[in-house]
Amino acid sequence: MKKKLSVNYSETCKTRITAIKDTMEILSGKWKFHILGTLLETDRMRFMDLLREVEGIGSKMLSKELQDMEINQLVTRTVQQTKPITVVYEITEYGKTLGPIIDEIAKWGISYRNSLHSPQDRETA
Amino acid sequence: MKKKLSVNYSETCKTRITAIKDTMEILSGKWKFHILGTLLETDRMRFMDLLREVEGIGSKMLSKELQDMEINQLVTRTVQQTKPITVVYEITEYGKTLGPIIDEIAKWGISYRNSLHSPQDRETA
DNA sequence: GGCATTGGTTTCCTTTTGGAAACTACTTTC
DNA sequence: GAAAGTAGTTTCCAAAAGGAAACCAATGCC
Repeated sequence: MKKKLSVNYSETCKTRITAIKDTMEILSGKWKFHILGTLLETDRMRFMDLLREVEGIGSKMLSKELQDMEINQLVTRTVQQTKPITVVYEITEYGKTLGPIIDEIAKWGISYRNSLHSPQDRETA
Repeated sequence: MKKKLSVNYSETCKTRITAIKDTMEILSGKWKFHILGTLLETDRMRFMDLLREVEGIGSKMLSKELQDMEINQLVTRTVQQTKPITVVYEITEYGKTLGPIIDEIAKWGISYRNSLHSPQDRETA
């Protein structure tokens, strides 16, 4: 009997890998988690406020990332007929379903920072 | 009183945003989630098996991503003195702490797929 | 000897990503 | 009327990411 070249990989695994790919494609780029993290905290923000809040981003990137996320129904864009026109972005209910992911990522990042100070935490699990 | 230009953003939020940045920097690139997802299922795999299992990746990328993750103590590399030398990669205990993130991402991706078939799921939350 | 397999590295190239700065257009304020 | 704030778009460019293919050294198989 010939040795199998590919590891026996169950359907469940393939589905899981596809799911990971899907999610990461939607959340690709340097800024989406950052923007979403901000919007999850504040609910609604204007363009210029996001520009100031998301440290380091430029208007081109912010605009592009917001458009991407609007297409994927993660955020909504609403033009307000105020004196100088303002636009508010808010996270959708659907976007809020990303909350648990963002929470886990933030949680891990925090414990990562702590482990930098006491690296043995990382070695013992 | 002058209107504040920057939104009142708490220390907690900044810590959170920094944490998100940290995590995503470590997990940057097209393949890390994919590789980790695979290693989390199988525990240990040889280089060539990963090359076959992680669909689409080339040896250069796989090698680079594994090195990155080894530096960050997410995986270990062990050379086995077999006839043709073999190298096994396994996820560390520390790497396994990424499990919850990967799980949430996979979960979201799966429900995303489902919502493609019945989009009203996405509109009603 | 010749081919395959192991685990990579190296080179070359293309695509993608991202940033800075300028520009638009409209309105309000001084 | 000039300046500043609103929300972007456009252009131009640099850097990073990623892929294909060739190559390497060692060993086993027939």
